[in-house]
Amino acid sequence: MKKKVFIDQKPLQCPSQLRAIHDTMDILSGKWKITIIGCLSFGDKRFMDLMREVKGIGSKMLSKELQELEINGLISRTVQPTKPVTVEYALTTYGETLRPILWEMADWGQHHRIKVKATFSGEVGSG
Amino acid sequence: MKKKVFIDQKPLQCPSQLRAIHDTMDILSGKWKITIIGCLSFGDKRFMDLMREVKGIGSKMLSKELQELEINGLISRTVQPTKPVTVEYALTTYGETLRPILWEMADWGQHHRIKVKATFSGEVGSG
DNA sequence: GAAAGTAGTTTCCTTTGAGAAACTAAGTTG
DNA sequence: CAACTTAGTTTCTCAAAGGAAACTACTTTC
Repeated sequence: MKKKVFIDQKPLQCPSQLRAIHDTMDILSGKWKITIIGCLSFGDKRFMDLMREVKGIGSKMLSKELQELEINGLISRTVQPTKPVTVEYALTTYGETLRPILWEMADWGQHHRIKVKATFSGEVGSG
Repeated sequence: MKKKVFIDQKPLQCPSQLRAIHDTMDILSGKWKITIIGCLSFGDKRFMDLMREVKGIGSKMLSKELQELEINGLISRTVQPTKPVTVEYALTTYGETLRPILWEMADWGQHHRIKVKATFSGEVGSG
């Protein structure tokens, strides 16, 4: 019986690798995290800026997602001594280390969308 | 005001890129999908093999996760004409295209774990 | 002192995800 | 025909995720 080894690399499932993938997934999971990171990759933003730019989010979820991103060191939260106080959120250098993952996912997702479209238009009542 | 541009690359948030990332996340989300993919990257498996190897999963979730992976073309399901019938699940060539993403995530997650450990042991009661 | 803007928090509610256990269905062995 | 195996499905239940709206707290403007 042949062994599938993910092309020419070692398979996953060494438990530490799977655990690491799950850690990463947990950090990026949540309905708005990716969008917020994308939004902050454009430039620093205040709470109300994010409320306006992240379409559909409510203040509770924005607050919660920002807290989780900050806890994981992906974004920074800086209270500005303006009047009234404003809070500036920014992607940290550490947050930027997610870039390779995000680009791989964007790439795969784009190909997948094309593939799904092709699959559905290619099926001519065969199933 | 300086613009954060994710090091030297264009920022994300072109809506199509964010959508693509979310598509990918959706496909990989679910408590057991990563583990199942990892398990199948070792070699083809039958339903009961997966039940035994994926510690803690129940038949309902295994069945559901396998269906979703199959719908997205990541795994194949083959009924073998044995007696009693057995069903063999295998990672498809398309499923293997996830490899770059999974390795990036494993890599990042491993570094993150190290970083978190360093952060906690390095904080000497500084608040 | 009422209205408006900043940055959230709290409460209440609905939806979704997940698990345990029982059950279906088909074939095999004794 | 009872017990066992494979491959699931169904039901019931609980926990977590998420959303709408109201509310807090502080400050400025009118």
